[in-house]
Amino acid sequence: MARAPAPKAPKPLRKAPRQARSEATFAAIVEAAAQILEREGEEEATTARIAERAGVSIGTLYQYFADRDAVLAAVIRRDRETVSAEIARRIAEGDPKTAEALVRSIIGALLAVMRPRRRRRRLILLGAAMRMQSSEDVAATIDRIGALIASVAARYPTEVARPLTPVRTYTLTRAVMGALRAAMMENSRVLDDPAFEEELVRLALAYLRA
Amino acid sequence: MARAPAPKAPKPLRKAPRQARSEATFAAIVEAAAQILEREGEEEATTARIAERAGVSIGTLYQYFADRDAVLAAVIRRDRETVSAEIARRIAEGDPKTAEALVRSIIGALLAVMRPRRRRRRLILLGAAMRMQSSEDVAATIDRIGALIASVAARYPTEVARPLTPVRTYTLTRAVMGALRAAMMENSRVLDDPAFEEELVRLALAYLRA
Amino acid sequence: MARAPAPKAPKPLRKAPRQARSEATFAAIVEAAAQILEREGEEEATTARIAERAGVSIGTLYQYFADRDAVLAAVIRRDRETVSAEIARRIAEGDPKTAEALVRSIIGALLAVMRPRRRRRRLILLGAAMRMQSSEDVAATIDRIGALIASVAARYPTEVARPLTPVRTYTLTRAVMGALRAAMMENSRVLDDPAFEEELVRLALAYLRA
Amino acid sequence: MARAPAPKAPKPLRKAPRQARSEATFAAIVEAAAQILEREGEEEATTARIAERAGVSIGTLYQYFADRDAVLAAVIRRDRETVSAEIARRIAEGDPKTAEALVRSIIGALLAVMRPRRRRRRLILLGAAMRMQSSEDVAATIDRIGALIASVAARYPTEVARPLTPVRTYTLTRAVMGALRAAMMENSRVLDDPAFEEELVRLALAYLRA
DNA sequence: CATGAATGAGCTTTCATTCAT
DNA sequence: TATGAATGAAAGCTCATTCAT
Repeated sequence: MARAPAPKAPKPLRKAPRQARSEATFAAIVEAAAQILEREGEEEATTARIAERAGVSIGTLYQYFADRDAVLAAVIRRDRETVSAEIARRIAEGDPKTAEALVRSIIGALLAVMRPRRRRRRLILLGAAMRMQSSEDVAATIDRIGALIASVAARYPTEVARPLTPVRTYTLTRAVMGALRAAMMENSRVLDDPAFEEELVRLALAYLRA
Repeated sequence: MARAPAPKAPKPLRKAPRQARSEATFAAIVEAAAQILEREGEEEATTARIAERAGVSIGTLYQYFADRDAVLAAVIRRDRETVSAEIARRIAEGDPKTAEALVRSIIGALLAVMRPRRRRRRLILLGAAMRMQSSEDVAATIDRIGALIASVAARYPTEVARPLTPVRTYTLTRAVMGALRAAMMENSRVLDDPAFEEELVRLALAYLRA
Repeated sequence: MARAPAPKAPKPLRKAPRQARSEATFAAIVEAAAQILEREGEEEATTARIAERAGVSIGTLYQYFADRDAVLAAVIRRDRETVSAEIARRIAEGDPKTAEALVRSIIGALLAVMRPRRRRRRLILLGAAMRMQSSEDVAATIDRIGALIASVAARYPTEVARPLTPVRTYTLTRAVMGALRAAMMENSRVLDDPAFEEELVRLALAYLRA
Repeated sequence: MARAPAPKAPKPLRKAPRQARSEATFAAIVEAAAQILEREGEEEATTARIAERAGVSIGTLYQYFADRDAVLAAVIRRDRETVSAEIARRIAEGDPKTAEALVRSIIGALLAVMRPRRRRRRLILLGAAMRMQSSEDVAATIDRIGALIASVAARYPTEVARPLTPVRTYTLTRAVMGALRAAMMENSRVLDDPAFEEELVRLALAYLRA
């Protein structure tokens, strides 16, 4: 396996899927890769296996993706987009009016989207993501949540003790995400324990008010 | 590369290194692997390169380790032991008398041992560790710290608002470790910012007192 | 790449290009192939790249050529025809009246047509030509020049010492062409040196008179 | 086949063959490659076929050669060395005392070593050599012969009409080699015709005396 | 006639592992 | 015990070619 030792600049897709058939093929490949990654691990996600499960030939796979990593990158991207959209949807739906309500919304949303993506998949996707320069992307995603918190918190100054400096926002977002990530990685039972959710909320609020 | 498709049950070492020479060879191999892993990435850590840098033949390597993963596992174990020992040493040295002092000791120790092990290495070791079912070990290590906090906190009940249930300990330890881990992974500048250390302490104390 | 392992009997063209549009398409494909061959080398001359540069689909290419080698063969043929025509034109133009004048005409013409086709292209076309049994064709082309020399030389018997037997004609033509070919292959500076042209003429005349 | 589009800088050998066994393996691979090249053409000379015919595994081949082209380069080098040595041997043996005797020696030697290497092999080796920047090497080899002629001719000034300038030497050597090469490429019967050898000598002498 | 998505045989190369010396 | 030459399964990827639309 001649994979990127140093993080690779992601190659562009071979061809933009234009026609309906193309789009379906593209999606089938991404889905196949996601399934194998999730169920069998990264080592098993060979280009041959992915193509086979997608029901296309290996040549077709390479007509849509420049190389193996491009396929994995597409899976990661799709996953991230799904999660982001879900979080945004839930927050919009809840329309939180206080810092506490916002924190509850976000943490609830995070737990909700992550619960079904237990250990194996996350673990693998994270590992793959790491190899690909993309921890910056991950950070950016988290920072967007941080900005959200900061902006809303600004509207409820009474609930925030000290000003939300960048370092404080960083600490807060990474602490919450880190606890969630650990629970996923360890496939911990706490993921399904309402008390865990409650404690995460308390943690965030206690810190905001400290 | 026929590497662990499904998580492997770790094979036992080929031989327990008894004699002095054996022990030195064993250590040389682990050190060589650690260096390559850290400086050049996992892809470069082939058995041949490891043996070469260790100054032994490939055959000798296989006399000390059952397979390639056994070498990586040894590196991970050595790394973890180093970190644990360092933390214990610092706490004993500081002999903290309050929950706050304890928290400061632990967080200070964690930052101190992690700062020099920036992104590259961590990332790689974590990735390798993941592939090897060993996140249980990681969890165990963190839980030992949790137990430490719980036991010491029990001695200063006035500083802890609500009882330190397992879920609370879990949340606390994973939040702090997660924030640290994220800073490392993102190779964030906050790692060197004293304000970050201060905020981590505040986070822990705020939560304990909440 | 399932290219000619044993020299292939050249497949006939799929269709004789009759109509104007067809002819233009055919020519566009040959021209595209020639350009890629010349500028980027044989490796780059894939059917896909050729079709793309020709502005047709890969399917269309296969409607005009039986296979990839048929395209290359067409390029080689076109190239040879161009060279032959140019030489004939120059000789007719000069209307040489002595053996020396004829030799000068031919050598001047050869140098003139070859100068712009330096190393890269020649090398590639020759390599491709070799693979295709076609050195017979090359020989035939050269022999035509030989016949030309023999016939004209027959008109100036006083300038030729010994009778121009087939072996002598063979030696003469191959020596001159070989020197030219070498200069091209080595991309030698002598190609632009008038002294080289003069020496080739001397070589031919000295041999004819010996 | 991802072969060198632009001429490649030849990679060094993987390991210098030290031990007797190694040397035998190395030689077996080169010999196997030479045979396949000669009998079946370059397309058939895949790494797998070469290793198979050499009676070693594909892995072993790659322990001695950095890549496929390195194997072909070794074949070419071996071939060239064989030819050079043979020519040198024959000249030394004949100990020519006149320019004519020297010319006869050289041309005789060239014909003798080339006769058994007819078309196929030459053709293929030349094609392969071209792809590898090595026409400079070929030129260098020929130039060594040129230098030989020049130096010896300097000793017999009466036999040389005009001074042997670089351009003249170039013209002479390339013309003779070119005629020989053509005969090989075309697999011409003249190769076995003593008259051809005689005419080549005449050509060279006539030119030297012109 | 033109298109281009799909095909898949087959290539080069890597590297963990074995075992005769 | 140490060595390192040899192994070979298996991976990523290319590209000539076909054929349904």
